Amino acid sequence: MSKRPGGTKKRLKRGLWSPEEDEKLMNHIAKYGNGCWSSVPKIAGLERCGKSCRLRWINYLRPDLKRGAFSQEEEDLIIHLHSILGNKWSQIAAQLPGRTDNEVKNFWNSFIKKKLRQRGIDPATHKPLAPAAAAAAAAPVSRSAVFSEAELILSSPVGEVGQHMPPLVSAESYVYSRGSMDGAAGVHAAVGGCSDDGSLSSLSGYNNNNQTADFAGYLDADALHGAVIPSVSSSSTLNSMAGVSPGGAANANANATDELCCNNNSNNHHPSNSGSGFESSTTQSTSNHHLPWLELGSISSCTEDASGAGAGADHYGAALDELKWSDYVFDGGYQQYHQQAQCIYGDSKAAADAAAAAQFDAHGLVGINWCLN
DNA sequence: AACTATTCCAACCGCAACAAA
DNA sequence: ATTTGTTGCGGTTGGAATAGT
Repeated sequence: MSKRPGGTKKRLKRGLWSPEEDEKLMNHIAKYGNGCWSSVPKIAGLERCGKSCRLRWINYLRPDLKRGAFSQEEEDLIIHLHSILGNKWSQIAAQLPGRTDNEVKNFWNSFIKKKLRQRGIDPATHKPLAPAAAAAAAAPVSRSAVFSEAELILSSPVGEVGQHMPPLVSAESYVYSRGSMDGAAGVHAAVGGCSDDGSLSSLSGYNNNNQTADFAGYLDADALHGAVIPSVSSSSTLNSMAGVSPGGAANANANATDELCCNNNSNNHHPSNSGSGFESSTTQSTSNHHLPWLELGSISSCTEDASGAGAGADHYGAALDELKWSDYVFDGGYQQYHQQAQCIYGDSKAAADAAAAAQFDAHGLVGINWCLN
């Protein structure tokens, strides 16, 4: 699959990765950790550019990737987040454990977009299409999960919304309502920092990486205390996985990751099983709530306690426990690398890399950290 | 069975941001 | 202050898989 002729001096391979190349890359990362991508091809003996290696790792090889179909909850969340964030795929993916920005983007472009149009909703604006266009686009849909805008706004459970969880807002309604909100409004106030480009810019700030902390704040900045559900789309994700957030967030993440480290009883690694991982786990937790992270917000916000950080963190950890991260491991030879889950490190990138290295170390592989340049 | 059209998704590209030299 | 290298992000592309004829 040669997309474009390469003009580099040494012809680099392009297109799909072979199993052999995957193995080389995996072996390299097992040995040195991930990072310093420019040197990876040389050391690993790959005829690829570092960028390609990085992408392959992030989007496909990483052991904590969740594979298989998107669950209804994920779909709902993507739609909602897109209504607020727009095409900020990395930020959206940051709220979807085990999903990459590329995966979310593809899912959006290939599935959700179409579905929204069928429901007469403009995927770009999340507003109803013009009547004629809507009628033309109207078609029976298989399930009720494609929302009208109002449904989008109120995708959290009845009761919880009214009591503890302010209704989620569409980008549009948020923009126009933000001025009237104050701190008491919780989520609304938190969301009030939307930047001009549609991203959320001044939310909790608990995490040293805004793009992941932002929406945690949106969900309920006070309640979540910066606890961010990690994605796999970037190293910043690992930051949050590693518990780099100051204050209460550290505890939250510590609890969460602690749980993760102990959760090794995955019983479903098959990527074709759409019910694995996230979906099945949320099923477990949906006796009370719709979306686990919304649940977190609502639960901890119930405490209304200045020391709620701990409570929120506990809930967060417990909920993450239910997420069964070990389910994200996909089958095949790489599973061996990840039956130990994430561990906790205290510092952003180094932590992320150390975490990655530690995974391999746990299996008797050399856990040397990388990038000594 | 053969061909064509469509869909899905892995991978690539260009750009921006950031850090180090 | 400037240059260089690295990383991350979003948009786009093209091939494989699938559906339709």
